[in-house]
Amino acid sequence: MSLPEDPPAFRLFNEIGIIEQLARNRLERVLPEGLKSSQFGVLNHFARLGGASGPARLAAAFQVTKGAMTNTLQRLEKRGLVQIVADPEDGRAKLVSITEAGLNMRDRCVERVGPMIAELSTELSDKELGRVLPILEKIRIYLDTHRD
Amino acid sequence: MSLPEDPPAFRLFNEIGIIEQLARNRLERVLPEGLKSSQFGVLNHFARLGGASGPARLAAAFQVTKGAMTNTLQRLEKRGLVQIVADPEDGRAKLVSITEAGLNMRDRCVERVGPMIAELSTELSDKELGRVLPILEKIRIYLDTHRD
DNA sequence: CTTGACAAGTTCAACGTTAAACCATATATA
DNA sequence: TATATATGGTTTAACGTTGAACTTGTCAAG
Repeated sequence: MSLPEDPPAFRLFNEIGIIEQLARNRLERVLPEGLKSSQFGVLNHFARLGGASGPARLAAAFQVTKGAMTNTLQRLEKRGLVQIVADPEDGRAKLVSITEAGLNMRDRCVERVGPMIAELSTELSDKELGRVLPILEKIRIYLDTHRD
Repeated sequence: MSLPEDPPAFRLFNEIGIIEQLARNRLERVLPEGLKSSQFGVLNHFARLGGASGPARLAAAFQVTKGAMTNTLQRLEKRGLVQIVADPEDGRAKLVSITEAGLNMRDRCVERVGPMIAELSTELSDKELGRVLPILEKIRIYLDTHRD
């Protein structure tokens, strides 16, 4: 005799919710100087892609409200990890870019996160990861484009 | 020439983070009377499993701090959706159970969430779901048991 | 031009969560 | 029995996010 189970899609979101909480928690415990996962996300974005971008585009990229991104960027700027200047071509816009200190900080973060990732990789094969990632991307894109 | 990509495990948590945000957002937009996903989770738990349970066990089940669960339960109790009584066998403990009103509310929630799930199921086959779920469970269990 | 709609960004209150301190009760150990 | 340790639960401050209101600047249509 088995327990009544939630439908698979339900369980999917349940798992995702719990994993997100646990993962963010672990991440923020190893990040230096109380850096938050949202702030690390922005640093990482610029470290990988370079260039400059406005708060609005960043907010869209991270699926977060403009208000949240304003908060994140202000904290990063106070620490000198990003630079924010007015966009010369658009009076409304601003241009955010990463600083040297930001790049250094990002490297320090990656150093600390690396072992965590490696540790998990012993449990999770690349094959399994390869199976999961495309499906999650599909779900994310679906949710993103069908948002009303 | 390709862009520098994050390692797969990184991308995994990125996707999970974004999906969690989008999914919770959608869920809470269809839930009646401003019910939150955490509150719905508790109602759903009791509707499926029945019985009674204490705040500490619930907090562990949902991977949330005791304080957060206290908050959730207090709000549910104020609405008459759960009942909270002292545990006769343990002077510290309380016993939480769902009420008739809580069951009705839960049914109303499921009614509204159903179409959302169905909609997504057209994009996502059960086969794909079946592939993802066990792996996510593995990740969740790993994170949960290696929490230090 | 001028007007109306839209986009970029900020601010503010409300809310849920965490972490830590705290009280009360159980339970194990000496 | 007495003491120490662990567990159940609540409270508080701090924090990040949302949603909505608001300001400022852009751009196209009249």
